[in-house]
Amino acid sequence: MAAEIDELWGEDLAPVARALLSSAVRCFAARGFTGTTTRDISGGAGLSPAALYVHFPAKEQVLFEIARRGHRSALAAIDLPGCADPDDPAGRLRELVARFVAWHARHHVAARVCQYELAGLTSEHVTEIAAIRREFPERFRAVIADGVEQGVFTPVDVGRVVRAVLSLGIDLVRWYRPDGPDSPEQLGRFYADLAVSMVSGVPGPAAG
Amino acid sequence: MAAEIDELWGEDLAPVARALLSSAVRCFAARGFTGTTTRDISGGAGLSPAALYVHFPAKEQVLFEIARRGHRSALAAIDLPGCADPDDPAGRLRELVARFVAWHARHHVAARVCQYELAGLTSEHVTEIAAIRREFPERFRAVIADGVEQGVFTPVDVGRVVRAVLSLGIDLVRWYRPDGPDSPEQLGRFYADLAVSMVSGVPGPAAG
Amino acid sequence: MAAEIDELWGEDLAPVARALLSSAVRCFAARGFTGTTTRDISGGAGLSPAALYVHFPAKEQVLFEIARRGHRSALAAIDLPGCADPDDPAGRLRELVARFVAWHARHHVAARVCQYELAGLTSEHVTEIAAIRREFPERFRAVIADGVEQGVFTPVDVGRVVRAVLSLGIDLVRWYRPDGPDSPEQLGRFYADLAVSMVSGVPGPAAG
Amino acid sequence: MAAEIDELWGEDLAPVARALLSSAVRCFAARGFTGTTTRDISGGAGLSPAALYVHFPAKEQVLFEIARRGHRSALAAIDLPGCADPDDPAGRLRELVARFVAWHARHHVAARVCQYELAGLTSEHVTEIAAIRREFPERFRAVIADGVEQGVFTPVDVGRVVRAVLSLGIDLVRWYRPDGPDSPEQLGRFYADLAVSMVSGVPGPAAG
DNA sequence: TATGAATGAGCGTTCATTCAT
DNA sequence: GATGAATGAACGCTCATTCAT
Repeated sequence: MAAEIDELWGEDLAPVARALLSSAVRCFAARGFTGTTTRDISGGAGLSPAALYVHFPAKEQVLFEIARRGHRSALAAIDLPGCADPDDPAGRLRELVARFVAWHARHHVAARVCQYELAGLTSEHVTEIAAIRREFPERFRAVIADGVEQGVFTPVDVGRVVRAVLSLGIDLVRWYRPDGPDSPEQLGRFYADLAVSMVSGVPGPAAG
Repeated sequence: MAAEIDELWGEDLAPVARALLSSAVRCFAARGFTGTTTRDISGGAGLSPAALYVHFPAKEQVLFEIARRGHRSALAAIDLPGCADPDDPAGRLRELVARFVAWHARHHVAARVCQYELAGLTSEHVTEIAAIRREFPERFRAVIADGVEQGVFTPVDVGRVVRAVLSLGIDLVRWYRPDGPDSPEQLGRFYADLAVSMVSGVPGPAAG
Repeated sequence: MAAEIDELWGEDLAPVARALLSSAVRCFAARGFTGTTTRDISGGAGLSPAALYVHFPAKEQVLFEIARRGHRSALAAIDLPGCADPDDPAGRLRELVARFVAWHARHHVAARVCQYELAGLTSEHVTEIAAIRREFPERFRAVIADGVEQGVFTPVDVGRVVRAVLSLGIDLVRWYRPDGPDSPEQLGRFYADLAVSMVSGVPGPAAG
Repeated sequence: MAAEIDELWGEDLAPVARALLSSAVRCFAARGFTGTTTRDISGGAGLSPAALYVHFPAKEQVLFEIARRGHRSALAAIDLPGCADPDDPAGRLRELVARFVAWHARHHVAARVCQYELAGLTSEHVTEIAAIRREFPERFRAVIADGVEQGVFTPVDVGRVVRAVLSLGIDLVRWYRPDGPDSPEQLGRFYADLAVSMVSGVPGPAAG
């Protein structure tokens, strides 16, 4: 069950450390970072309270590892070599949104931690995660700006549309359930269509 | 500063109780429910730690009051008598989205608590708040289903579109800043256009 | 109900002060001095928390008033002009024990406070109450020593017998219930007989 | 000092847990259950406030352990194989009273907690302790009823006499001091004689 | 006289973390 | 590597008491 969580940790970590991270993800997602005790985490991995400190120097470091590896995994997912024609902005946007959304749906538990629990990080670690996070709007901006430039997309406010598309992908971690009607890929395709519609319609009547 | 928060509390509460709720909103939004101490709340209102308990029986009740009054305020905001022509689904959808988004932007601090901190409630209170929350998708569903039925909107998957529109309005509490480029109303109009475009475009190629 | 408690307070106290003392007696007896809050006391008299301080300067003073008036009442009860023949030590002992026991049974709620809650007093007040308490063994000692001297009683160890008789009268506050089989007077007569038997039998085989 | 307290805890408890129980006994006896703080208990054992919770889940459980082990110890003390001739009710009563009294005198500090602080227990624990407590009057009733039946004792009201004998043994925890004139065994022998005299004298004149 | 609001001190308990084993 | 015991620093909450009204 919930094998998706374990996929996020690399082979560089000891199995026990990976089990602790997986337990922590489940705890943080369910009760939040401050609402989770170190006993919850180690207990969820079948270990004693002190065991956590054999593998991580502090609770905050556990969150940081989750955030770092989670964000890298998401970035890698959207940066996979694409199948779309580079000269087809709509196809590229569709692929990008589908991947972004599918990753968040598949990893909705870990993603909830990555999106909502960063306040538990030290400011140094926030900075480090923020550097990765900046890449996501960048990817969307590139594709959309391309399409607008080529005249394929409506001349939208790129920043606003990027925010909207990101919101669709992120907010689903709040409500997505794997036993619901949509698989991660189905939801990805649906949101991909919505994204394209956002840059295809006639511009709205003087928004702003 | 942050006078929007105080707007949420009715005249039935003593001024000190309102000040405590406002302080609690700021604390919960910044550090989460479990990350906030009762001393934070009372201190934020310029009171001693024990003062909180003169006005509220427990920290959880403070959260509940915020959630209850916050949700009611949001519902009242979208249920205001409309200016849109009842026979114009697009106009009605635009108005509904604009109001929903503008409320969340204007009250982004309190809204963050209403959207992300409900895990701190007792299960009884969760049930009570959930009853109010169910009204929001209902409002969107009614308008969109109407438009689809009348043939004005594309025959979209209503449930999915409702989720997407709600996500746009909700996720903005994560990133909206009042000193950013958009006023609550501007953002509302922009998202209203996006919502209309979601139900107006040609249906995507076999999504799902 | 429990009108016996009200009998203990003199006319010198305002009715509200008497009601507070009665409430305090019930609370202290049920939950102990430290286990009782000032809110319990004032609430039990139908008053607000602050009302207690209109009539008493502190919670400890309430206990002190109870202890002082309670002990004086008990002493007055055994010091009532006697009906027994002064030359009949057995009759005098019987009367003394009967009165002591009956008072403790009738006032078992207040007596529980007087016997078990004195640790809540300041040391000054302990001294003051101890002065009254010394009178009780004194009364018993006088009668028993008299009987022994006159050769009417067995030559018992007076101090030990006094302790035993006091114990009988005091310990009943732990278990006496007014709806039990014995009225205060019946119990008094029974214990009076026991006391007489203690000083009448053949001395035990080398006790001590 | 006060090595008698430590005798009450079995070998099944860790030494630190036993030290905490001993400290708690001293605190509860001196200041009552509600008057004792958990810091008093752990501090009395030379430990930090949090240490108590390594060994006991709550302050109430500490009281319960004391009450359970104390009552069992007292019951075991009177249930020791007897030296008295089974056909000699007076001898058996003497032995029973002597043991009951000596236990309470020797363990007067713990006994004070067992006799006066049970109000601090949860109702479940009260029930559990009450089941043990019922055995004590049962033991006395058996012997006295036996003597009355055999015609060796005066035909007394057995229930009343049992109450009186128990009161002698219990009330001494209120006043007994080990540096007083009587050793626990001396006091036991004296009270044994008193008990026998209670069932040996001529019945009092119409008590009740 | 009576009270609602307020508070400093403290209570039972929890928690992240340490350390000897 | 793993743990049971221990702890300093809180935390949510309560309490005796005060005071303006």
